[in-house]
Amino acid sequence: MEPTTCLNLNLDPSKHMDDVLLQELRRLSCENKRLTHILTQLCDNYMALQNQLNQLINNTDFEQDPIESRKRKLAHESCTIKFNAECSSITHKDFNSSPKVSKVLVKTEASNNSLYVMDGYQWRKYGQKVTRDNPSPRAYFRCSFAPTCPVKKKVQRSIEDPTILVTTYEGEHNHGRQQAEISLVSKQSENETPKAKGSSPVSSPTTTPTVTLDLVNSGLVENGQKSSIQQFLVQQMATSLTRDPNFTTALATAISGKILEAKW
DNA sequence: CGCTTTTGACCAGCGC
DNA sequence: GCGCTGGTCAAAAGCG
Repeated sequence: MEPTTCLNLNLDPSKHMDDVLLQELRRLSCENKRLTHILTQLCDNYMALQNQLNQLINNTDFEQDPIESRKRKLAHESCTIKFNAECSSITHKDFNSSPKVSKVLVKTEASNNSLYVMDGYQWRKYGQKVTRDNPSPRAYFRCSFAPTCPVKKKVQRSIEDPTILVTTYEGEHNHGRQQAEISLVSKQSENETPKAKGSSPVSSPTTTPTVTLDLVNSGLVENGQKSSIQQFLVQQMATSLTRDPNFTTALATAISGKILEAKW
């Protein structure tokens, strides 16, 4: 029986597939351009707001304690510089900055006040400190394979948004991951820290990963960390797509179409 | 008992 | 030289 849904029966199947792939490529390219444009606009808007805030702070500084205002101004300026660097790394994909230090922002649930970030590697905490510019403590971690593996990381909540964990990685892993599953943030609270003795930082399989956005090194990070993040992003994309009913429907249609096509 | 986390002490770098 | 700050050490405590 002649299928009515297929219009290109007489065409070379491989050529047809090439056309489809080309169209898809063009569509994705357009989508990419659109998203880049949106991101640029967001950065511009942020900068405009930042300038307004600058003006407000400058105006109020005259009425305040000069030392305190200077401190705030310095902190504010460093924040601005940091964000600018982040924006530029997003929009310009600067892969050349600081080869071994990378920064990853991890969004957590508001109720989750843990400083444990699940990134597929095993870490050992060796210190915690409250820093001057941020009331939330900063946790210091070393790779469990130290001293063989020299990688360290610092985790601290963002001062602007406490639901965001700022993770700074130093160095590169010289070994593979310990866990195949990458989950982002443990569900443990600050008080219920990971269990000792061979405890793995991996959260339970039922744990739903919190959406994570790496705003910093879109370049993103170097080597080991870069591949970690890339792997994670791929997983995130896969998860998002599989949760999308439209995508699953389209996928089912495409697969069934291919099966029928193979039968003919 | 062995491994990990916690946390106060210590150290080094920096600015004044 | 002194004080501040960030980073690290190491003893104590917790846990299985």
